[in-house]
Amino acid sequence: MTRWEPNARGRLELAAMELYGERGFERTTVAEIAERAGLTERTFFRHYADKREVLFAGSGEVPQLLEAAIAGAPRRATPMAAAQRAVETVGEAIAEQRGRVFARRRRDIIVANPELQERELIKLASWAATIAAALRERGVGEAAARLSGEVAIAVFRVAFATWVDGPADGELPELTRAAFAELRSLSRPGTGRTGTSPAAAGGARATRRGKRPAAAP
Amino acid sequence: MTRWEPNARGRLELAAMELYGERGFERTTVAEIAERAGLTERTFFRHYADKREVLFAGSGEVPQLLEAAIAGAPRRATPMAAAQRAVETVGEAIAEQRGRVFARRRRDIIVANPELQERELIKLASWAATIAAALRERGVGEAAARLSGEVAIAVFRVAFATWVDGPADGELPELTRAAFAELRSLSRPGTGRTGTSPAAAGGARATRRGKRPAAAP
DNA sequence: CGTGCCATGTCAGTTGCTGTCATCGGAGGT
DNA sequence: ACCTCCGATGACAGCAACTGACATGGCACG
Repeated sequence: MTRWEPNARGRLELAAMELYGERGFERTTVAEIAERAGLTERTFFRHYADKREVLFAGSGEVPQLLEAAIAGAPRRATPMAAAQRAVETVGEAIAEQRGRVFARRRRDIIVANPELQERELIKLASWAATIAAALRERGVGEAAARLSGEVAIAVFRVAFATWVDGPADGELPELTRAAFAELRSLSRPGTGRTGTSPAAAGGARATRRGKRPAAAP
Repeated sequence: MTRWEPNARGRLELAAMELYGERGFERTTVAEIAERAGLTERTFFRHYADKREVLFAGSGEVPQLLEAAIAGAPRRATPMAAAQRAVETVGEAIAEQRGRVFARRRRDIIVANPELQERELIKLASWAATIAAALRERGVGEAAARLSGEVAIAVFRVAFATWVDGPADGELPELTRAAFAELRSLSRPGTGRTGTSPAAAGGARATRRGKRPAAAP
């Protein structure tokens, strides 16, 4: 027989997600998580750098996805188009890997706590930096690369929020495309004046099924 | 005579900024800050909610600035144009209030520490949310408002980074305008293909004086 | 069959942050 | 002149997140 129950990390994740959902993030202590997992506090910190990491350990391979997508974009694509492609790919992976209901549970925990929102933001900022670096690698200028990365992530955030609150799985890439289309319409003079309500251009179905609260992480 | 030296808050800020600069943020304890300021640890936390707040207490009135700028934008302006106006206004205020050298010192402290970067990001995210809310107030649709807010802040970040590393004061609003112009060129088909280096459109001087490191906050 | 590895346990310590109560100069009223 | 309340600070105790150092014992590998 083994000395310890297997899958310590998994038990810690399960216990943490449960407790975060039950009592909220702040009001669960690491000692409680460890106890529910049948481990010690010290062991928790051997698997997760801090209390928040449990919610973010899953997205470790995203940077590689972004890099690969940008490296594989057609040579004639604009920087922004390449960045768009990259975040669409990530969206697809997220939607497949964990699914929308998991994303929603996770989102609910995160929006309830500023510390977690900070962690989420720094993750997204690092994705933006990854995109910018990959674009620079292709010869795109500094400012254009950074802008494309930052803006692509900004658009993705909006699309992701819409998706999480939506009713059906598997449409995150489409929502992302729609959000990019809407962004283009926002910069195009002659559309989307302040004061008119739906700024979504025809063809982009960004406003499908009515607006949702779309809590901003 | 008064019971205590006056301006406790100011002394705390001075002591904290000095120590953060000298030893770095993590390696200065609140006890040290309080001691240098001639106060107790407990008093520090009466003035600043946490150790990081010292670096962020100055930007409290920015949301009002953003709201006012958007409320005062011409009725015919696009949402993105209104958002651009707002962040330009903020840039002007920041440049005037503290100046570029202070901004650089502050930036150096922040880029050296992830906790502080998180705090910076959540501040910027709240600005984006403020812009979005102000636009919604004017009848702009949910998605368009969020997109404009997020993207305007993303562009502002890039412009700010360029400004902080640049050589002269007072040009932040111009750099912001240039960054917006470049963003437009990035979405315009036919320019800024991947593989060509300077994507800045003619007239927008976004690439003035050669690229800088532009460390991302 | 021996030996070293590695995941976990144990324990002690630092630090950020909070609650609570005491203290005392100053402002305002009488 | 005296009283009284207020507000800023001090003093102290405590919690919880994290860290470093060392011990332990199955298990893989030679």
